Amino acid sequence: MEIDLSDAVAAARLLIGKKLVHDSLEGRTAGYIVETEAYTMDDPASHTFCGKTPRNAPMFGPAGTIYVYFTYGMHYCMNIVCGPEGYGQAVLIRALQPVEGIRLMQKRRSVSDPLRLTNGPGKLTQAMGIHSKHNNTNISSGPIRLEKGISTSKILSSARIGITRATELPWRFYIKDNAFVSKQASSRTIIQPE
DNA sequence: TGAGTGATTGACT
DNA sequence: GTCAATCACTCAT
Repeated sequence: MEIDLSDAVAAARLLIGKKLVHDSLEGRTAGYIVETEAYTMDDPASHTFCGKTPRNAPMFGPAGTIYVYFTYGMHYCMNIVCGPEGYGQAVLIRALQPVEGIRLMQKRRSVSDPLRLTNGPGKLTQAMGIHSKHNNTNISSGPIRLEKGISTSKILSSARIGITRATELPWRFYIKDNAFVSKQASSRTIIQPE
């Protein structure tokens, strides 16, 4: 799966519709990416804004590195690192549309409603079985990969969610009207020209 | 060494 | 609508 990860904001848009696959010992789970957010080093909301630390070091790795971090004491979030090595930008995967291994996702999440399996950054990592041991692995060599997905023209952007800094940047991308997006369109939504 | 914070979620009012 | 859960990290003693 070739994808241009040289720029996080552009990559966040390119990743919409791609298929995220995880082959684990329990089985395979996969889903289409329906919502992403971009974070760069110039971005006050990014973990890398204040420089490199042991926690965010994977974000300074080569493009395609997977950065999994633990937050709020109980949730993992998954990012795909972008840009040149040493720069520190990434795309947060916020929501998926389940495609394969839905029964395994339901078991991992203890939830049966497919709409609620992967419609949030903490939910999708749980459903896909992604946690800290996958931190600093790479999408081209590890058990987590990207595959060709669906093409969609209905991509919107909006302000990002759940952050307190740089909330004005429209660096959240999602598929219009998709039922698996974590939060539906707000009044700040902007339509992206093709 | 300890307080404050957070790219969240789910339970409860 | 509010709020607790709970931990890695940062920053200030």
